[in-house]
Amino acid sequence: MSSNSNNGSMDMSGSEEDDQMNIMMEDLRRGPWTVEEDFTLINYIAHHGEGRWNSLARCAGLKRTGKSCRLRWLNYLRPDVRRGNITLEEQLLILELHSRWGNRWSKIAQHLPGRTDNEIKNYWRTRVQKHAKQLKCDVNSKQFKDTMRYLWMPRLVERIQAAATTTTTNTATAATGCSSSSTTSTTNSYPINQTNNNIDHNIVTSQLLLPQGNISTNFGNTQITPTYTPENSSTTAVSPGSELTDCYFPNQNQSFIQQNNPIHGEFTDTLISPSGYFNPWIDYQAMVEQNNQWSDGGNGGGDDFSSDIWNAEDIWFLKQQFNM
DNA sequence: AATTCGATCAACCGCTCCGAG
DNA sequence: ACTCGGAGCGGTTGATCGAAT
Repeated sequence: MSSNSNNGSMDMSGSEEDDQMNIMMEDLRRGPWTVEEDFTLINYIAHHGEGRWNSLARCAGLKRTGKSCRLRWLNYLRPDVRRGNITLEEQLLILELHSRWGNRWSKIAQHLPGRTDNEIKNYWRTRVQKHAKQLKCDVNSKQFKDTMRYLWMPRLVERIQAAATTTTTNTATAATGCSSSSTTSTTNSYPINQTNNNIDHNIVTSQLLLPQGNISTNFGNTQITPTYTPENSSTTAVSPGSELTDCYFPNQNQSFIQQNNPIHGEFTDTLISPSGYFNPWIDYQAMVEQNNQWSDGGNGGGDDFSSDIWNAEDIWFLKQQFNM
């Protein structure tokens, strides 16, 4: 695959010009950026500013395409780029915004200050899409979206609230009953900043989960940003064993079902789909079906993911809550 | 200890949009 | 109205690293 295959329409006639172009193409560097290149780019932008990336690349003496320079700057070198863990609040926001806008990563990224579209896209693909795949349903299917909106998101809110009320370090796990055994993090099990968390969790809950889904831009711009500190932006990424895996219906955590059931729950409104298409019975059937598949499937009793979520106890709770 | 496997993320690619000429 | 180049976006790839075997 040619690195410049999109130049097919370029009208370059004559072997001399072709040779010149070939030389230019050969000169272009690709792959990971070196420290020197980073320094050159930072230095140049500091003096001349952003924009006109192609000429910038040339003038700076970088043997890179303008595109490559732009990407490196926006996704990595930009001083306000925020690296490290994606917090629970950010995850919640991503889920909410994606449910509204779909794969409009840059638009979603605008509501997560310091986060890049690339980072959000990667998060979505590695975490969310992975689970859709494991659930054997399309990530764009109603079923999956409903699961996200009416199960995962309330669950995230619960965890955010739990984290907010738990001021001692590293106790979110105990508070929510979620296992952190699968986490690979060497620091806290949860990326949320527990000691310096000034997010208004009531705002998060009430604004994000209203059926109308009115999201305050303040949430994105103001509520999240101040929570960022170097401490919570450690090198560890989002724990793979968190958020979307072991906490849909965590074992021992009956309160989740109770809180979220359409009759008793505080998320009553959120569980009744605005469009009315969220049918607990249908989902229950799907869950049972999936559970059966996983239990006796070719994976030798189901994978970790499925067994975490839909064990017999969970099914029983669902049955109870939905009067089946 | 060596190998395999899966997760993550930086970087690239192709496409579309938009504004200038 | 049309062309062209720059910019941006979403999808995809591949290198790397840690966990599991």
